[in-house]
Amino acid sequence: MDRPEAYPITYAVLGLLAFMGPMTGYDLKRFFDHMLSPMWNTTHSQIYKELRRMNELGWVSMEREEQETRPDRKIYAVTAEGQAALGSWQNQPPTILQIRDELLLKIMFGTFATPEALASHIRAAIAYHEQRLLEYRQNLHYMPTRGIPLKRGAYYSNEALGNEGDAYFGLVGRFAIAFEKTYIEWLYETLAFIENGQAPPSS
Amino acid sequence: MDRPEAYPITYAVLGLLAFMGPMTGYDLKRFFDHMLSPMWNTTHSQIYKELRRMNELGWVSMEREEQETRPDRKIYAVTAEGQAALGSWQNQPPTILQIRDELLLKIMFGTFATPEALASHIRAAIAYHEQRLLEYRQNLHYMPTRGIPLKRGAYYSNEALGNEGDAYFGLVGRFAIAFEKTYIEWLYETLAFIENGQAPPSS
DNA sequence: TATATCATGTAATCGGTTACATGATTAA
DNA sequence: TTAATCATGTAACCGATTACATGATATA
Repeated sequence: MDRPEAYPITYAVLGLLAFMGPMTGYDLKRFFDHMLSPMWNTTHSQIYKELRRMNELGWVSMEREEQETRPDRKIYAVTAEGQAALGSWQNQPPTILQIRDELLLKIMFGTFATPEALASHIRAAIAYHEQRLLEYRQNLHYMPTRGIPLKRGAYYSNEALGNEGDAYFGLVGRFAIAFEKTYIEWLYETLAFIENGQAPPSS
Repeated sequence: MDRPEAYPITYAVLGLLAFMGPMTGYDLKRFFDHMLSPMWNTTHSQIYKELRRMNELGWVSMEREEQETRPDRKIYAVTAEGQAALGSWQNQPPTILQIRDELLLKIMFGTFATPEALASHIRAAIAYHEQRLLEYRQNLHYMPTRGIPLKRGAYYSNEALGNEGDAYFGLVGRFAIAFEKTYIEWLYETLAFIENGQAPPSS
């Protein structure tokens, strides 16, 4: 039993590179922050590691662009082997989702907390997720378009080529919105229960 | 900056031990599988690791129960220090949730997949999550009761002491159900889109 | 003056998973 | 006869996170 040569994060980087076109690790990190961060966040260290790994596997090629005052830009591009690997990954069944939410854990063992502490955590979570929901709703109107290269400072735009974005990104965006709505609704219910002892309605 | 001496998984084990009363690592694993698995799943190796760590920290005590044909049962109990650590953890703000779902990733980069492969993954996910939803709905009627010791073979029951279970477990159970419903609904929508090219209604 | 941007990496650590290891009893 | 249950662990690996490291330019 050999260990797999790549993992979800590998394919996330590969997929983004294939989707948006050649770019540097630094650019990839920006895309992750603005497009994938809620679904599959990562750090620049990991991106550089994955790029090196994929370069060794022959899944991406690298072209060095020399700069004087800054480190050289290393522009990565997906090779034919990389495209094949991406397609092969798409045929494998995904591993199942594991939610690991520390807030849920704290509420589960709420017997060992003060109601004030719990309420405070929940209020912070509401503020955070309301913000997230807002961002996702705005993002729906600015879907990335395939193969449009990055302009400096711009993350993605829908100003080019038919203006339609990508249907799959839209689907995932819809999931993100639906999830945040459900989560927020539950947070409010839970807060009401903790503050007023109000029993939630039976589902 | 010292690293923290414990992590969510540590407190999950500690909380369960405090909630249900003294038991072995083996018992804890059973509880995880039946009560926490969707929220914070783990393996027996990790539970044994956490128990040893907490024992060194003085958060749990251990009593050995000798057996002849099997390894001795090591029964762990939460100490006063452990209770204090649990309370202190409850006062710290939780880290924010990170969803990492490989299926979402595959759909996001669905341009590089065949519709057949995507549809197949989604159908499998629907089957899985429908099953989960069913289990959560059944579990709502069999909430664990604090401090009731385990009978062999039985995971938990609500047959004792007022029959009311624990309100916090009920809240988390409600979240699990709400999440599964939202996820399943989105899966059906996404499947319809992929199979028929049918556009999802705007939210 | 201080922070953010651009642009690359390395080092260290730890949680989480998988595989390895043992061995008797009981139920299908 | 085969699998599940009971009951404990160790070993190895890797993804993910945090911290360390450099250094110029442009903006607030």
